[in-house]
Amino acid sequence: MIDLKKRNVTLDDVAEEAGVSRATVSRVVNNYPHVSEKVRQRVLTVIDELGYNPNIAARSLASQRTGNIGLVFPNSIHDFFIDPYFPRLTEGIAHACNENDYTLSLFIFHTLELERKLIPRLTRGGLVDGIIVQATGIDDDILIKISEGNVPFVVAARPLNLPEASYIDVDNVKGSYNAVAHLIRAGNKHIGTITGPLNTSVGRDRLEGYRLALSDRNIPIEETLLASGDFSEESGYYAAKQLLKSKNIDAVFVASDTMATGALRALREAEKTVPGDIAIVGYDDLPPSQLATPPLTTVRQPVKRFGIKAMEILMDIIEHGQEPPRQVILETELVVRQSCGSE
Amino acid sequence: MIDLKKRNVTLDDVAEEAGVSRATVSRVVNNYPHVSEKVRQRVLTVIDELGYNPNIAARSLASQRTGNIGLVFPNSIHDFFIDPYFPRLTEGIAHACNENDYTLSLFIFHTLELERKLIPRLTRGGLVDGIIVQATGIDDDILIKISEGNVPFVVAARPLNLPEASYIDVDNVKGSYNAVAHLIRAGNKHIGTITGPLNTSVGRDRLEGYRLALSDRNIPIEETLLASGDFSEESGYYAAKQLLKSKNIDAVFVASDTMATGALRALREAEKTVPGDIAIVGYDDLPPSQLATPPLTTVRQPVKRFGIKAMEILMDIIEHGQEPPRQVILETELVVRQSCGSE
DNA sequence: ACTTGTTTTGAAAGCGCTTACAATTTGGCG
DNA sequence: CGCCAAATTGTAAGCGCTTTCAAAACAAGT
Repeated sequence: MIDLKKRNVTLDDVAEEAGVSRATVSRVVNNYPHVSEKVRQRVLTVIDELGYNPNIAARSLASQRTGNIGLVFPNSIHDFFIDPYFPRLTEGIAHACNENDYTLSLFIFHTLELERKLIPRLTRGGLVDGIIVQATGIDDDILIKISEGNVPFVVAARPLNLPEASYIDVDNVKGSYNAVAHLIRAGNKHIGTITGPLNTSVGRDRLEGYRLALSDRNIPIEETLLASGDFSEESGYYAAKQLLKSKNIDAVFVASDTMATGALRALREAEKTVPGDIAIVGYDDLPPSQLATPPLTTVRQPVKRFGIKAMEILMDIIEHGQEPPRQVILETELVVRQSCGSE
Repeated sequence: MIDLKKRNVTLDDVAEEAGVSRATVSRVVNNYPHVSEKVRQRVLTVIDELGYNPNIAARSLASQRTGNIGLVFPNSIHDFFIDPYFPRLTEGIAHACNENDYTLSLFIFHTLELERKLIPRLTRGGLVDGIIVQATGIDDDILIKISEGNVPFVVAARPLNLPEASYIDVDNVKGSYNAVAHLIRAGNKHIGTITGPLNTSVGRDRLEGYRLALSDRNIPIEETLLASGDFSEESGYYAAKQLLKSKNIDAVFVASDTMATGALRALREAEKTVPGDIAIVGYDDLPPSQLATPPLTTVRQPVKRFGIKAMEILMDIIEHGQEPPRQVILETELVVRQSCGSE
């Protein structure tokens, strides 16, 4: 019997104890074929008895796979854990990793310096088998850097500056189109919008949906009804204040729930009722939204499926190579609650 | 010159190119002494030219260190990314990891089955050098399991069922004591509380602080002014509804901001003004709290320092061994805003 | 120049696993 | 019973790095 105290149990220990070769034990551990049932059982028993756990480093080194996925939040995503969207996304991906026997490493780049330092390691050193990157603005070159490495990656949200990359996204145009269409059907005449940052595809697409919904119905787009934010609560607050200068505004499509929360705060301060004076529709359907006052009508993103799909794509790329790019668009769903006045 | 295209650059490539041995390059890479300045510079130049990055798996295997920290959220923490506290904690720890050249792996155990499967790997397989575990209720045995392995670990929040473990926590008793004392000084006579789950140290200690603050001033504790929650928004909502049955209640100390948000919602529905009819104090000082209506008076936890300190302890244990247990308590700070009526 | 002590460098043995390939066993069938 | 193909098992060569120990280079003191 091998002494468990001094060092961890290795493959060789198991092999010796079971009276087979290392190779056989390895095959059993990795569920490979070509092992007789009798031997497999014996080995499994010994593994259990000895409490064997494969050494990850050794496995990685020998197999050139790490079993590890990196989730990257670029430096330019600064309000990282303020906006509940990112934690939700993280959780979805963590879930998908677990399902597929990958571990998840988190790379939150608080500074540009850190980003510069770690990206090369990520894209080379055999740290991870694949990367999921949160998309950034068109002027951020982190994606370019990552794409120059040879580690498979998939982008969360369509990247404006790397159109040939694999990505996963929701149909932002259609989502906001539907939201605005709903506001129109409810009889609103002067619908404003608070956009996300326009250097991102998410910001642009949601604005595009808004424009399309209006122009499809021959409603002119009034520039004074457009205000832009950066997805933060505060930016929603200030944008709403600005929109309130337009006296005839009766509805606002806000490009994220977090900004919508800020907008609600501004309206409350201005003593406007929602949806009485002004109807509001948000985007994301984050957990706090249904608890807002009033509960927020919003465009639901399938965050969990988003994470699962991201992993599917990534694993596909890991197995079959980067080409051709995988680009997947998920559908959204309008969740109607009180804030738009037509529940 | 070595061909960069086919495979990654290795230590040997650098050694050959620089005309030194592998050992020397290794020493340079790891900043070890006993390398002449001349050689060091030459090697560094070659590293740069070739774009060398050490292979993590090989390094781990040889050095028996992984450079990786595991952050574990047990299965029993089910509202993981709903309560903004956890993301904040995660971010703090991620930050501290970056500072210390560790990578961070996230283990969110969505199911008990997953927990059972991964804990052995975590505590043996050389996956991580150390573990930070979120504390759970007294009836959860995950900490016991982890403590039986031989991987250094530190608990985030004092673990009730493993008193000899190393942990980091805030002074919950004092924090809530101060909060309640503040409410008393402001002239409130019938102060209720919404507690956290009482199978956790956090829940118990915050209740204890409440009790102490009252009894120190000879104020009797009325059982009808105690309601318990589970840190979720909804539980705060229902607990507040229950407390409202006591007609003379004029203030509530809520053991978390998230529950306080729920309580505010209940009060709004009951058309009670805050702080006019009822003063509220929360705990955590999460970002949304200052944007609540009214802005929430709350006990601020130094989340960032919490993460940094957790890493400090863990690194200390990694270097100097598990004994003796390190137990660190951080101070909190009462942040007075409008919700308690004494700004 | 010659020892002696000190600092720098190199040789080589692993770390624990995977995986081609070779060797062996098994089983089917004439 | 013998032969051949197929299935199973073993052998051994790495994967890329760290680290011990020995060798070499250097410096300084006589």
